[in-house]
Amino acid sequence: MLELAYLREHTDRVRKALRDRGLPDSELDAFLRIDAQRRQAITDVEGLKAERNRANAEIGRLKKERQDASALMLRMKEVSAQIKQLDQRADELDAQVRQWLLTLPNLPHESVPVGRSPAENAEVRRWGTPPAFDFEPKPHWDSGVSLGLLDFERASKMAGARFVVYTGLGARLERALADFMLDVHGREHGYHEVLPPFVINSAALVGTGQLPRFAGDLFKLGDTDYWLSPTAEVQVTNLFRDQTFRADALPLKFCAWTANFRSEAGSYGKETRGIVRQHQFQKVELVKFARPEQSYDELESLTQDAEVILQKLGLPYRVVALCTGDLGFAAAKTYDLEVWLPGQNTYKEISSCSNFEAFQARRAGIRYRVPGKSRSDYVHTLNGSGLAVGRTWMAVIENYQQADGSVVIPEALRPYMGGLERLEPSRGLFLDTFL
RNA sequence: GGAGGAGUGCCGGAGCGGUUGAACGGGGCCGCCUUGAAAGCGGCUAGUCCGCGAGAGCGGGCUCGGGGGUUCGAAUCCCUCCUCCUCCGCCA
Repeated sequence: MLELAYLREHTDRVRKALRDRGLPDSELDAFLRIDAQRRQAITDVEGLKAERNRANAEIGRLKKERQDASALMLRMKEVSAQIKQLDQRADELDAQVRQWLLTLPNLPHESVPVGRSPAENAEVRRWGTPPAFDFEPKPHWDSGVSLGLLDFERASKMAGARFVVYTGLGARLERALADFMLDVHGREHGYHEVLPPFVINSAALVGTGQLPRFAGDLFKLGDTDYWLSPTAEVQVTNLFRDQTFRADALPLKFCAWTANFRSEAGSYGKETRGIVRQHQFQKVELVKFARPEQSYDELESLTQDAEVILQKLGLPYRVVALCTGDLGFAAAKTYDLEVWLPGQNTYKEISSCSNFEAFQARRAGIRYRVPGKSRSDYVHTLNGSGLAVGRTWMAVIENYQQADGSVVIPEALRPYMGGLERLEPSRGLFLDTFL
């Protein structure tokens, strides 16, 4: 959410930001008119309320002195009726303004490249060398099944398309990756670990920006106010909704392992193979709360913290700065980490690290205060995947595949796999061996 | 799911419907005292919104879990929702 005063005073900058994002700016003027009406209504009703307060004090005084106050009371009855009416009008306008404001995206940071599509994203750096194979590397949806690690058929039996059952060592590898990531971020990078609910309410989703605009991307639980969380960004950021940090406590860093749920509406026929795009996936999320002057440094270090996981696992990747047209709704700036997938001959997003500046903090009411200063200010929030566990899983399977069909387990991961060094090929689905 | 109880400021804890934004205590901060500290004494100690102002600031509105109602006037009365606690049931 943008600041109203900023919107009024820098309408042109907001207009440009919308255009850079490839969005229409036609509603802006109408919005500003409604806002002007709203402020007029507030001024009017507050004048009447001030009058009422003065009269009430007078009535109290008269009663105490046993004098007649009935004339004044009668007049105030009328004033109160007026207040009620005007209040309603002000509330309506305020709701309109707020509703509209909630659908307005963040302003891109000045360092964000202007562009229309992902093609205009800017590659920032590359790490690692894609492994050379003297055979045709397989995509994980082949090897994952032939190694007896994934079972798509059984997942669709109990749930449907875009779900998977990890079986045997496949399940263990998923768990090992998550455990490894949490250990690195917790012990080496200083993040506080939390394990939040996976089911959340709409207020939390409004706070981080998924609602009201993107309800269609989410799973909602029947006729309740419960939703399945699409990312731990929601839970962890909302840990401090409507609260104020001590300035000296910032920057603060949290990490969380969660399951994430996305409806993937509108992605029919896209990336239907393998575990690239699932309705449920596990992710280790990094979230930071920072003071405004720190936040861009913190974005760099957050991105590096995520990169360390890929480096320790020996997975080649590149870092991409998203252009204005590809930038998420709430983000001011985003770096995507894209891991190399030899089986699919492409780089694929495995982490998205963003600075939201005060956009989420204003929605969620997250502030900080400098001791001695009376006025609080909004924090900057940041988050990034550190990393998407399922996508890391497939990157390991594809990058470490051998000619004989086996997969070497990266050394950093072996302590988490009971010392196992290699996943050996089996004959098809693990669970079919019991039939 | 059934039956009770409770939600007030940083914390504890008062509060006959009318100078109560809120007594009192604790904590914190500042000052006095002291070689230093403690004790003692004095003072200060919410946020947010609207308007005016270059700014320091000034004026006003709102806020006693959330929302609604009664009333000239609500922390105080009524309704409703939420959260927490106790007992029963059920469960991991």
